[in-house]
Amino acid sequence: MTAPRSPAARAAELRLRLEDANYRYHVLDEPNIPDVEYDRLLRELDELETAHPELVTPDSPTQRVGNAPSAKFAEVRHAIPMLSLGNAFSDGEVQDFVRRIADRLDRPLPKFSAEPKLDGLAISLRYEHGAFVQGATRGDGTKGEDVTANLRTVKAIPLRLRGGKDGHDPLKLRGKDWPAVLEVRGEVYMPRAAFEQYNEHARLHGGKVLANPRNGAAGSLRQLDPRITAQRPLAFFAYGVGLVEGGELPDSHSATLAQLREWGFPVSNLTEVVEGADGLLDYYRRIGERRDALPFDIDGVVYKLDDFDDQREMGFVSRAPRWAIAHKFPAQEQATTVEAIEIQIGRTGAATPVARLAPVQVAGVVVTNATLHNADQIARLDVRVGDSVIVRRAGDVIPEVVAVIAERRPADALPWTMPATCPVCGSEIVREEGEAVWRCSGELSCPAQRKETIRHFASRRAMDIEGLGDKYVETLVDAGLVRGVADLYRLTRDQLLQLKLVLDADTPDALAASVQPHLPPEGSGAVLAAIQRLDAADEGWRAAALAQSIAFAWNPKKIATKWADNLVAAIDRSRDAALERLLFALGIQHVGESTAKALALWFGDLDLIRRLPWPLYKRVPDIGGEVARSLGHFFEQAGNQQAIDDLLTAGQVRIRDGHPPSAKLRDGLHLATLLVEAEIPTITNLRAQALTEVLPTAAGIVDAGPEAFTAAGLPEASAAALRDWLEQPGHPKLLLDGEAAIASLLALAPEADTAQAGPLDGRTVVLTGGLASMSRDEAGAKLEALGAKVAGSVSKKTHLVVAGENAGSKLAKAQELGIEIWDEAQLLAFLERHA
DNA sequence: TTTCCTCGAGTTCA
DNA sequence: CTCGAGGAAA
Repeated sequence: MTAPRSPAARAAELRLRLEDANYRYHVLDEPNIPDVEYDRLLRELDELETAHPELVTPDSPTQRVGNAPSAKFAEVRHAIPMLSLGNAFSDGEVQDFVRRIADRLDRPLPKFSAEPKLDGLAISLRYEHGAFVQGATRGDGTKGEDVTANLRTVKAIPLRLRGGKDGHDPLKLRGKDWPAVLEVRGEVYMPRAAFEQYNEHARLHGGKVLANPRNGAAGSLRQLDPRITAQRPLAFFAYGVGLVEGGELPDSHSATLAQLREWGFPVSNLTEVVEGADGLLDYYRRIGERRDALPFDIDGVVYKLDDFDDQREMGFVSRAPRWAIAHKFPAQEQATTVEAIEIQIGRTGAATPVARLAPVQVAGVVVTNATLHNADQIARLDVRVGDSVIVRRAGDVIPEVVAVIAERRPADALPWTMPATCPVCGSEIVREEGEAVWRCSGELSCPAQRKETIRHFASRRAMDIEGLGDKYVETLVDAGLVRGVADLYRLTRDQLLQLKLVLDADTPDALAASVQPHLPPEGSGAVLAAIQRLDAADEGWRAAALAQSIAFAWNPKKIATKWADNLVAAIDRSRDAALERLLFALGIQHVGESTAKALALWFGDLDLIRRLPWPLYKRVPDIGGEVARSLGHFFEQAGNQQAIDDLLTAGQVRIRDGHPPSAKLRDGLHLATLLVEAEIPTITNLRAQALTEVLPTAAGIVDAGPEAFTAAGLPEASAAALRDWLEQPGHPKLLLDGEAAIASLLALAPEADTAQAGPLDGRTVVLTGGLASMSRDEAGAKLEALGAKVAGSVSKKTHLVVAGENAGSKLAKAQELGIEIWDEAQLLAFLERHA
């Protein structure tokens, strides 16, 4: 700084510097000083003003912090009404709009200014002699609310216009003289990143979470306490002017926006001047493509006839201009009502509440269902049946309930609670201590769980029975043809044909109609009567069987059998299964694809796996107590063992790729390990080793008393704990069986692994986006064959990311972490080299 | 014990 | 794709 000056001069200089920094940050998007520097200058100005209160001006940057709350908002009458715009939802409507204008102006290609339509709150800002004096909401267009104090806190809104005629301009700011009175119209909004950040903070500190950026902006502006508004991350874009007195504006909309920008207002840099309907539609498409990537929410684009003379010529219809229109995108959010909250029972019994919604168009599709995740989520949102809610289907595909519109709640709506019993089987619904999910306790006696189990078994990633969709599983189970997975392998072609008839015709009349063409003309009446009778007796299944067998006996060729043939063939194909697929298909809790693969790799053999004492599963990396117990629990059930036997014998399921246990399994595999893995209280690694040196066999330990344990080096309390443990039913057997299993594992496992090193050994690879030459699964399998570990998400431990078409967040994360990234060509070249 | 990373499970619609 | 929770490392 130069020589000391009067406080007044210094204050003026500080204000200019702060205003300039603000302008560069919010309008030009080219910050010229760091945040800390800005804060320092602001603090200096604040101190100066505190020392010399007479220097404080209403447009000083220090006045943005917000003053004491007001009781309510005053009414403001807009000198020039804030108009609403007509809407266009289709190309056709836009073409009509342009045609009307072209006809009236008698010009084929009128010029338009096109800009994004921000999803925020329209406001009007009044400047007198360059100073911001009043800001108002749009209200009904004629009268709004005075929110000046709140708008003052929005840093993107200039408190004083740049340029000007009073000559106090040491920084030589550019700009034209502004009118004596100027009203600027624009949109206050909350940038997405700021919204996320704000909510993150609110969640951590128990504050109020905002439903979406738009509500955030609207709610913030309507705060009676401007100090609260000051904390909200609001921004602003100018898009027009209202009253202008004592000055001139350019003669077109685009030039006016450029002028506003010079005066210090943020103006969207997506604004363009385009010609004719094609120009507009092209603009719409280009903005639409960028929509998700923009830093703020938009709900469409706005087209305005650029030339003001043209605008005047077009005039108005009622309250909307004929020279402008809003072209809306399909809404990403919609309001709808909750018609019911139903419970879905998953494969594991998880009871998931799902909201049945009155159908609404959201982002181009009709949404009728939205998951509510769990009871906690419902409680957090306080969703009730009958509520009006906001549904979103944003960047991701899956609709979610964002918020409840509290004002529209019916008076009699009751808080929702999880039902006590399963809606399908009537078993109790319970929640494990510390878990978020409630589960139906019915297990396989619950038809819902049985169906899900079978569906899972047949799914693509499991046994891959093509053609066995949800509906067929449902009907097969309901008909009693399939009770367990092994029954699938007993299905005959005839049974499937019967099933098909039931599925295709769910009323007796439809059933009769579908078989009639196949029936012998002379017996047709009698057969149809029989079907009706059986159906009336609620024996629809028998009716279908009867109809099918008669029809088929009469006319075997004409009944469509291809579907049944295909399904029988698909079931047959699945008999030849890899061990890991079968393990996954069994649907053991906590055992997904990855765990199933690891089990297959380490133990190699189903007979071994299904009889293993549970602590030994923990020898596999990534399998801990919880998963091991779950495996043990599954194989303990006689029904499950029976089902496996059934699959292998009656079902003729053959397992491919049997191999000996992994050599790595040998490491540290002895009785002491077993004692530790069995999670016996107080038995640590060291103690177990000391113990097994004195008592080297399971039988010895089972028979020994506490004295023997203390003699073997255990502290007294530990010896007692071990004895207690051994008193529990099943525990001695666990030790004895475990010892036997260890012996056989050691006998079966080879001394050293013979697998040779692949080029990607020990490397973690993540695949994202779509590949043209193969599916992600295929690519993953090829990479695994070369020794890579294919993971699902990017982290610090990832070595390589292969990004295909339309890669999303994972690619971004990889770039952020500086991880090596390949495109498809590089992947193919690599696979080629190592084929 | 805390923190980070994976895996499992559940979900919507064309 | 997201959430919750299991597993392992720090």
